Amino acid sequence: MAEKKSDRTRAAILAAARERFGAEGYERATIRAIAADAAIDPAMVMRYYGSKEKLFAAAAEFDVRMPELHDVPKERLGEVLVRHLVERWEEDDTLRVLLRTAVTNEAAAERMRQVFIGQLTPTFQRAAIDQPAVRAGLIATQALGFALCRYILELRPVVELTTDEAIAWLGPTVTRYLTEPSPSAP
Amino acid sequence: MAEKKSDRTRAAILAAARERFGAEGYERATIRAIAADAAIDPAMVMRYYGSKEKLFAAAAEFDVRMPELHDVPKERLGEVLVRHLVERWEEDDTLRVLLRTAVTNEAAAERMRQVFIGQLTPTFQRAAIDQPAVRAGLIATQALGFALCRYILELRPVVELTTDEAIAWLGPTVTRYLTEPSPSAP
DNA sequence: TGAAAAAGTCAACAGGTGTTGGCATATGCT
DNA sequence: AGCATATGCCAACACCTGTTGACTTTTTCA
Repeated sequence: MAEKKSDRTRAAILAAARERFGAEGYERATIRAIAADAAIDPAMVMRYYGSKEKLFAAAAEFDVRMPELHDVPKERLGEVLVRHLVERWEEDDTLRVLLRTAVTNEAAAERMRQVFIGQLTPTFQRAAIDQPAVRAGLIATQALGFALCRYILELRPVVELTTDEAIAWLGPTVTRYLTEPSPSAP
Repeated sequence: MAEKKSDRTRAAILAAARERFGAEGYERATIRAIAADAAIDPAMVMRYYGSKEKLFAAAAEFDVRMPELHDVPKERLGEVLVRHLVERWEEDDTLRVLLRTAVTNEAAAERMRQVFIGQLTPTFQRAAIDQPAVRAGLIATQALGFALCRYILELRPVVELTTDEAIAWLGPTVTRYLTEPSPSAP
């Protein structure tokens, strides 16, 4: 345990940063507020992370941890995917951080693209799904839209859906986006 | 023409405000920048609109102008609705303003709720569609998610869809959200 | 134990923000 | 033309932001 104390405050800063970025977005989340939450001096944030941008980069690291889809029967693809995404969304607030910041912050938007195009596309490709990029994009529209309405805008009817209801509604949509022949293809 | 000059600068301010709010979000869009775009003094913005908040309220006024759906055959509901929404989205940048700001600004979020729940629900009710609020919420997830990915995050595959392709993909989804019996109902 | 290094505190900076009041100019009416 | 009024500009305010450097305290380890 070479430098235990420092590790603990590093983690405290990161946790506070995620909380604030996720609740208020990039610009309204101030270093001073984050430092106050972590019960330390604002200068420490700079010492440990260099700048607000770098702190954000550290707080917004995310892996969607896509499951492999080879063995999933076609008609259950959507259900499996939606369940995975919703669970991922609820267990890791980093996605909420990204969603709240990506709208006004270019670095966050770029990371969002990495996750939803860069991580979904190869998984679909490996599952022998044609036009994987288009399908990743379509699924992103439904998945991000659901998260936006449920966690950020808090539209009443969307908030009140149970997880199972949400899966029952969105699953077939995602299945169709994965399996239906592209309308632009011959 | 009682006060023509003032009306023109009022309009110039509002146009510049919409531009900036839509491009940068609420906090990054500064009164100084808006004033510069409108080629006037920042103080004029205050004189005409009182405060940044009130200027925003004026710039974010929006009516989705829902068409009546009585006479639309069930299986074409989605196509009609998606086409209307996409067109509305492209002709009036106010929606982009709302989307960019609603994520960090409570007033904008409230207006978004008004539009997507408050304006869609009664239309569905008048068209004798059951559970109109839930269906409005579901359609909001798909519509807002599409706009988010296409206009804000600019996910490559989503940006590259033509309008017709987008309608072909999203139409059936929306139709299903409008016509399928609710999975929670008995 | 004692010195070197790490961890933390404090005050200040330079720049940007919304907002205000005083002053100049142009406009419109009689 | 002459004046009241609407319109516009300027400078300043109080505040908040990210960031920095000098300083003190604590920890580490030879």
